[in-house]
Amino acid sequence: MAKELAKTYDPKDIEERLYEKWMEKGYFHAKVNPDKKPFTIVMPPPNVTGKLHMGHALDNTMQDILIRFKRMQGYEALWQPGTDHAAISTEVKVTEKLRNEGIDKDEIGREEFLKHAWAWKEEYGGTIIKQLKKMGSSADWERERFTMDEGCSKAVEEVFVRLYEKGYIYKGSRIINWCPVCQTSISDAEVEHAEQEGHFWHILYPIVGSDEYVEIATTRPETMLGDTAVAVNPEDERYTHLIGKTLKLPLTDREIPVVADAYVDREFGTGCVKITPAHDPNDFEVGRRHGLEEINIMNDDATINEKGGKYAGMDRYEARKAMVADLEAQGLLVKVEKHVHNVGTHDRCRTTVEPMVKPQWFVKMSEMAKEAIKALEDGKLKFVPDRFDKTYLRWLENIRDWCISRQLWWGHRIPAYYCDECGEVVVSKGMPEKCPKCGCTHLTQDEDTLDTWFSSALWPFSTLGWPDKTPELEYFYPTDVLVTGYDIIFFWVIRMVFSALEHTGEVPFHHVLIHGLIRDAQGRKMSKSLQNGIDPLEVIDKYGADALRLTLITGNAPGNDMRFYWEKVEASRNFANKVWNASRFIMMNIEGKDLQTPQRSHLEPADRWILDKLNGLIGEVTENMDKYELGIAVQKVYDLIWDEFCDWYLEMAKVRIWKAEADQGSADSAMWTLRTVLTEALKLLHPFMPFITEEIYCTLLPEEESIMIAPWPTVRKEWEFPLYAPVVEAVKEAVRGVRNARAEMNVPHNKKTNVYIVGADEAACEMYELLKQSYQNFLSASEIRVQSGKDGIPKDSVSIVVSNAVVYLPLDELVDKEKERERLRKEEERLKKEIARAQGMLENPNFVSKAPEKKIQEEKDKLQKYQDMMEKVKMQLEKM
RNA sequence: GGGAUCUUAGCUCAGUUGGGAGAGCAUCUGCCUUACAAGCAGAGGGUCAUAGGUUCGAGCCCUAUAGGUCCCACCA
Repeated sequence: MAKELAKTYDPKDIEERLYEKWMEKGYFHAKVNPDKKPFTIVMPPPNVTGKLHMGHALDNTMQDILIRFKRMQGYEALWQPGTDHAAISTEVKVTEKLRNEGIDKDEIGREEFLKHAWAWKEEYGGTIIKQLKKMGSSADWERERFTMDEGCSKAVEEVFVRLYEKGYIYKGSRIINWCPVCQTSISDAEVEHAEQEGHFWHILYPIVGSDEYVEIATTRPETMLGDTAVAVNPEDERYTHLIGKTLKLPLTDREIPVVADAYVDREFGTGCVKITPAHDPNDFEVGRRHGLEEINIMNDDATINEKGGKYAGMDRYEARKAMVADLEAQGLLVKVEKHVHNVGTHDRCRTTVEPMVKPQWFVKMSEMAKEAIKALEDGKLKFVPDRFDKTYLRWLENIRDWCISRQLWWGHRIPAYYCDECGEVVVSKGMPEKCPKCGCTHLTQDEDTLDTWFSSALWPFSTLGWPDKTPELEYFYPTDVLVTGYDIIFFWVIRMVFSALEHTGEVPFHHVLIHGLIRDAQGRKMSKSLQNGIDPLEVIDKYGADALRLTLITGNAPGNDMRFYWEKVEASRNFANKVWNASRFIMMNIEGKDLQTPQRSHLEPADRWILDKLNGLIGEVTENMDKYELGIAVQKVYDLIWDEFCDWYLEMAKVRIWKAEADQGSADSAMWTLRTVLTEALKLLHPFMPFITEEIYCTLLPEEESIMIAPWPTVRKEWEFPLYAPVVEAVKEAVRGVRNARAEMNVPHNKKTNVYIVGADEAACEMYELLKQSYQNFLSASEIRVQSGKDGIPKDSVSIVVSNAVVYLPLDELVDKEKERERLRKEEERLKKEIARAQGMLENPNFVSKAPEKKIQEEKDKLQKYQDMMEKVKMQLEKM
């Protein structure tokens, strides 16, 4: 450990070294400890193949702040980390890699592919974890988990079997979202709706046994190959006569019925809707109601299959073109309109989703959704900010069954087994030895795997050992807070909540702290395609992890997006530098001194003032942290350190230290106060900027092991000095007045003058006399005289009126009478406004009768003060 | 169509229970004052989107309007 701080702050010199120290000391590790209260956060598991982006950086910084805060407060703080197998994205990446090596996934088969996938995971799985460590993340890496490790897989199997036995998981042929590129089904949550310009084709369907036609309108003519009816609204008089009639389906040799269904909107289109149960979710419902045939006309890659006659083999869009042309040739195309409509796309690959009827596994949602809604309504679960309650509730209220099977290889294979002999379905943990129905010993496991979110839904408890009743589960669960972005409430938060309620009987966490997105400087989402992403590692490399963390937290309210600016990072780094240099100054001065805590009565006004400020800060910051107001909390620490401590207190203390020979006691109490305030402020800052605070803390207090394990500051009675705030504030007012006047008169910094302070009363004189040392450094004064009258003050002086004194600066030849008069007039103007404001309020009978007494007195005091000042300003003006 | 959210200094944003509008950056002026020029001191800059309402008092609460952003939704 360095004995003194390096001359300049360089994060590279300290960050890696300190992180290693923390790891070695095992500070991040949490264990079951009945003597302490637990505090738990589970880390949203990043994709195992992922790279750190700004979203991770923000998410993890927030969690680390909370964990470090609670750890310092004496909780057994567990931050449970891990990674997600990320089914589709990993499978796509591995497939691509293999393709580049000339290997075809389908040729090598499932087993061989999985070997490659695991190898990939081993190779790249550590990357993101290493990057999270660079952020300073104090997660318990000894407990790192993976959604496909043994324990998590066991939990998945357990849950699947339980839900199946309860009837909540079922297999069925229903309409699902199919991605023709990824060649798998996807859930509703993975479909992104995007507005697209399309067309509305009006097509004639001939009525059998008549020369008449029915005109339908469609945005997807190619699906007519799968039409099995045309529907009209039963109350639509225009078409009642058609109900029950049969139509000839053009381009095919099939005939289809006209059915009546209330789903049809009479106002929209022609009022006649073609029904394609196999390729449209609404039509599917209509089809089921009317017992219509479901004709799947597409292959898995969205080309037309053999049911499509001459169009078989064509891509869905080619087929559309060809069919429209044919319809036109047959005179069945009435018109084509432009039409903007919403198209569902796969959120991973942006391919237009094809609704298809396929046998898939589903989770029945109605019952579990009810419980999840209830948990929020009962207050067991709280969103921060609470406006996300609505997002959560609306989604759950409208939830449909969750399609959980995926036609992928990378993931948890569905624990369903089919008897080769009789086809019996057996769902069990592990392959059954024989078919319970026919006794056959040949069974085949379902080929599909589970949606990646099925396993992450169990993350808060599977990582703690569930379904086993481990001590960890007992102690750390339910977890305290989940930190995540609003974009994955549907995917993950909701699914964790209903899974936890179902399987553990408890909410998985009590609070959900929601954050927004980090956008680029223009406010655009950071994306690969725009190439506008900022790499957090680049920021760390240039400015340090502490600066990045501070940037991400400052000025950001929960749930709100924020823009990324390099200037902001620079400002954060500047603050780090400020802290660094102030600390260096303090250490230079107190080096080798044995500073004892001074008696309370020996503390000087400035000491009392800053200790009182610090005390207030401790209370406020702790409260803000408890309310997850991280941005507000860090802003307050920043302001106290820079404005109050560095710009005022430190400058006040200098003179006392310089004149130590004259008054050692005063110098000592100043040095003690400097050290004390710095130490406590560093603790408050530590969760936000862990590295720099650790480096300074350990250098300042060599006997201390780490700031990480230092107790979080608490409000102390002995630091309360409520009477001293106004005293020092009055001095600051005088100092500002002098600085202001000198600046306006263009007095150069090195031009020293005498300063005469005429106190408004005896108490004021005493105060200025007593605090002389504290403020003389600010005034560029050759000599300061505090007096009750105006004896000996040169005529050509600038006079500065403050609330409890008039300060005179004899500036001789420098005084520009005109300028001085102008300055006083400005002051007069300002006071006039203040007086008018206070008078206005006090003359309002409603205010006086209804406002609280305290408020009224405040206004009276102010009025008095301003009137006194006004009087003095007027006197000065008269004399000129 | 439903919902959420935003509109505050030139820019980006804070503003915790309603009680004299804040920060960072940018601009202007003066300073290398023995911790820090990644700094110090000073200055300018705002009818808090608009219109109503509640209140002694509104940036904050309520209603409406305008504009922006986002989410959800089966209108073929």
